[in-house]
Amino acid sequence: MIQPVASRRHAIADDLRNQISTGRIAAGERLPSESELASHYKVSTPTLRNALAILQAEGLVEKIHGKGNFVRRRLRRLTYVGGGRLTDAWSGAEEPLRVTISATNIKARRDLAALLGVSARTTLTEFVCLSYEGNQPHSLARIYVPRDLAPTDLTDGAPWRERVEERLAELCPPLVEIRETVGARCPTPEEASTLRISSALAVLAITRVAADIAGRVVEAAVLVLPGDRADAVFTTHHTTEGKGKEG
Amino acid sequence: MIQPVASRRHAIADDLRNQISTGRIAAGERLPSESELASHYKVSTPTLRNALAILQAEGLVEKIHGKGNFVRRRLRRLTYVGGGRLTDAWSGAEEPLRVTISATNIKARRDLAALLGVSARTTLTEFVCLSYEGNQPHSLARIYVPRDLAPTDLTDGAPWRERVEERLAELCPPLVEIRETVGARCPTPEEASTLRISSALAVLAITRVAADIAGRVVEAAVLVLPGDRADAVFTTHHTTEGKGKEG
DNA sequence: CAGTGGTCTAGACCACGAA
DNA sequence: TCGTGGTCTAGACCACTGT
Repeated sequence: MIQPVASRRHAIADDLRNQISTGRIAAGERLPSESELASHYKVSTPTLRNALAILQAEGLVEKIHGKGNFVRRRLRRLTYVGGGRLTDAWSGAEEPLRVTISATNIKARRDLAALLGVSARTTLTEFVCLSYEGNQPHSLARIYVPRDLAPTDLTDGAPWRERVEERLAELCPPLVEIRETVGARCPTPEEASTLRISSALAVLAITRVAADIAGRVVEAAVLVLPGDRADAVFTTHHTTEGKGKEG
Repeated sequence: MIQPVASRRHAIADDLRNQISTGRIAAGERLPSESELASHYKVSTPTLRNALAILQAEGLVEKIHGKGNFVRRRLRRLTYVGGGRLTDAWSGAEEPLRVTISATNIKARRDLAALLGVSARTTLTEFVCLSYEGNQPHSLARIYVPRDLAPTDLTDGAPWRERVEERLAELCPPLVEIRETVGARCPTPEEASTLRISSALAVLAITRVAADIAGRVVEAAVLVLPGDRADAVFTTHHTTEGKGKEG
């Protein structure tokens, strides 16, 4: 046995979770106010808030200060496919998400310089890509490219355009190595507010470095995929002695 | 600006975090009791506990009921290398961690049956591998193998033995496909207590499915790697038109 | 302005661990 | 038993959102 009598907050969270998953409280709808819920469940406000915190960490509820607690609309679960060409790195999406992209030129910070194998303070073009499903931010990518490789028609802040990556890929020499480092962490405060997620929701952080045939790093990307709506899959094919790969 | 004046709990967490990272509070040491800390910082107990919760979620502090709060010994950061042969899937470790393994035969649950491509209720051998760095649990793996493929000398609960996977690999026909699905989530309560981590610390969950040359799934594994001490890296080599792979 | 969530207080009582 | 953390209360005050 795990809990002979679950704590109050878990009992309340379970009850609300049930009401949400059975549709008794519809997606997008506002929950009763915290004080109403507290008196309904006969608990104090902190206890009720703890219960809601559980649901927030699960990505089921979104709090908006001054407005209330809202049942999050179920976001499509995406699968990031690793190692593929950039153009098909996202699949499993019935239709592509809407993406906003902003591009700026920045000086490489130490960490970026190390990733790209350039000296610090080199000028890079940074693409910040925010994908949306409806009005809801879905996931976030920051892509860094040496300025001389960046497509110039994207560098001046075109607001939202589909599939930049496709265009980037056209311009790159053939890639020979893609290295993807995957970690799990909680979002930074900025990421949490950008993606409108609880800072307790785990995110998948993928750092992707792509090099061309000369070994030059042509792209580094930091992808932030909230764990409640994305997985990454990596497939390796070995034919007898370790070759053959399909993204 | 993000926070003009950080909340009390963040200020306290920052102060304690500083004391920990500068070594003013040594690794493994016990913090003053919560009531002492609360009076020291002139806050109430819940506020102080909120501050500690932040440090727990970062994996810096471990609470032990009835004993106190302890500064976690810094665990080695491991890199799981994807796609490789099973035998070298862990690398970056100076010396291998100590691993306890227990093996039991179970009936496949629906999810496992689907993973392994067998019918439900098929008998599987489950290996539960818990790796330790010193006395500290590091990470957790559950490996499922059809019973007829399981090495019999491991199925009767040999307590801890290094590198089961090596032995498993010897017995398997050549693998042609490894598919690794990576997600980020918070640990289940059981995982949190097994690994002695906060249930707010993000973990990397890797589901690995390996198939032999005939397409038979010979192994499914669920790895749980706490995000504060592990990454996974996947490297893909393309030679002109998409082949070549190295784990 | 009224209503909402955000933060904090000063306690109470329970459960666990070690002696 | 005692000291520890675990949970909860009842209420205060602040900050944000809408009218």
